[in-house]
Amino acid sequence: MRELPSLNHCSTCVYKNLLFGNLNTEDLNFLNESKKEIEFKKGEIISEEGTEITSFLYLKQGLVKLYKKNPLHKDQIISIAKPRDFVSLLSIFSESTYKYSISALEDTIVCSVDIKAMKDVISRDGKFAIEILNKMSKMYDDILETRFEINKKHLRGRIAYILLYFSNHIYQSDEFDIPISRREIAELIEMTTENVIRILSEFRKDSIIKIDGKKIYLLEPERLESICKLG
Amino acid sequence: MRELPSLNHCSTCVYKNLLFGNLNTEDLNFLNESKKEIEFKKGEIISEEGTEITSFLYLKQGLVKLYKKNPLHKDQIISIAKPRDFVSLLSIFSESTYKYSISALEDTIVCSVDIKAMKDVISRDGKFAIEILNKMSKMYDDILETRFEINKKHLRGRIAYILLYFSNHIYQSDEFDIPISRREIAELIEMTTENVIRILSEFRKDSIIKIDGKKIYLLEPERLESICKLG
DNA sequence: TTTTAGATATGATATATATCATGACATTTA
DNA sequence: TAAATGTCATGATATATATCATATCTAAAA
Repeated sequence: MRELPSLNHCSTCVYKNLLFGNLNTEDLNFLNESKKEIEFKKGEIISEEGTEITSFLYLKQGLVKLYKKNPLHKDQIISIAKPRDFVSLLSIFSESTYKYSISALEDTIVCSVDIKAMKDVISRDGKFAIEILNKMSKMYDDILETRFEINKKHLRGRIAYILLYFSNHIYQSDEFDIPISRREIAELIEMTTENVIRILSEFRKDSIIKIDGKKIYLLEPERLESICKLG
Repeated sequence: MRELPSLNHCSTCVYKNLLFGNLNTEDLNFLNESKKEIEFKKGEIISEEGTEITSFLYLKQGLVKLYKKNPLHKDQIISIAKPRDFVSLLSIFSESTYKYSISALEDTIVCSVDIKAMKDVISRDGKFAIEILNKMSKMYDDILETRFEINKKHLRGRIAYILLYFSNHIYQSDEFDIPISRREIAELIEMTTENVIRILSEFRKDSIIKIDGKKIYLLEPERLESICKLG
């Protein structure tokens, strides 16, 4: 974890319009004052459940996982967040401590704004509040829908789903380095690690995919689509 | 469905402080103008996914289910809402049409405020916006947590969970008329109807519960607790 | 370097759950 | 009223999944 020198002002940020597009200059300056850009190395924890919420986080670069720790040594991964996602949006407005942990799956740059400053701006700019409501609602809906979708599928369908997820939503490519371990896949789609490995091997033997360590090639994405759809 | 004559003003409503406690008189009058109280009979649909969102709903009396319709004739029940719950909070700020359906499990009275009026007030009162954010976030977190909790349990644990849920959270009693069918229990805790019935019978044979049609008596709630906890 | 721990891999087996079949009973519909 | 439909109930069976055991390979630690 390393704080980066603050080079650009929020007002000139390429991502400004994602959320701050309609803020007035005064509020934008106000938020910019507490703004920090922080770099996290792969594996580092960005925020930990139970600790105090001090900032509103925005993912600028990299990839992170949101998860809930489990005493029995197997976590529950809730979702994967990618650049442009407001990773801290879950529960920061209802709790004073994080309900979920966030850690970096790749080297990641996070933009951080003081949570109090953020709430101040929301309090005086209702239009901004509506936008936050909108973003938050979308994020939760998306997670919920994904959860239901995964749970109603059989294991093969889940593996197909997650492979297509990385291919279509994260990397926009039929080949990619999968950023999480087999065990983390298991934690994300609720099955055992052994079965993740087994079914990946199965897909490999059926020539649906090619595996080379972390590198995965989707040889027949259409077949994955149909396995995913049929559950 | 029947609109009730409007007797009391929002300012004198016993539930005012749940959300409207800090609104100024002007805004409260404004919301009150579009306010309607509507009665739904058991089984009636309160709002249907895909239809346009026109109002912000608040459950005053009764019990409802939030669910997602499934083409394959088995719905997914997302949660049960009880008096004091803001049942329409899911997705009304991110979508123009409902993502979920809501229907009455018992005779229910719903308080309805025009969604546009609601957004107007949020836009001009940021403190109110923060409260909405808070309520919404809590509701989603709760649903998500429940989902994870249910899914990691075995079927017996799920049945124990849902019995305790009705006992502790809805009826505050060890005996109650269960307001949903076996099939709906299945839709809520993601298992087959046959297994719901089977396991309820099992609990009955083990004298953990007594069943008389819809009437359920928790004879040994402590044993249910432990079955629930152990999964 | 050696040792240790973790990740990947696979097989055998146990177990949990779904599916299919059938019947009784209750409730709605014709 | 009878017929039809849905709910509750239970058993037999098939299937999906977890668990346990073991091996190899890799990466981290001593």
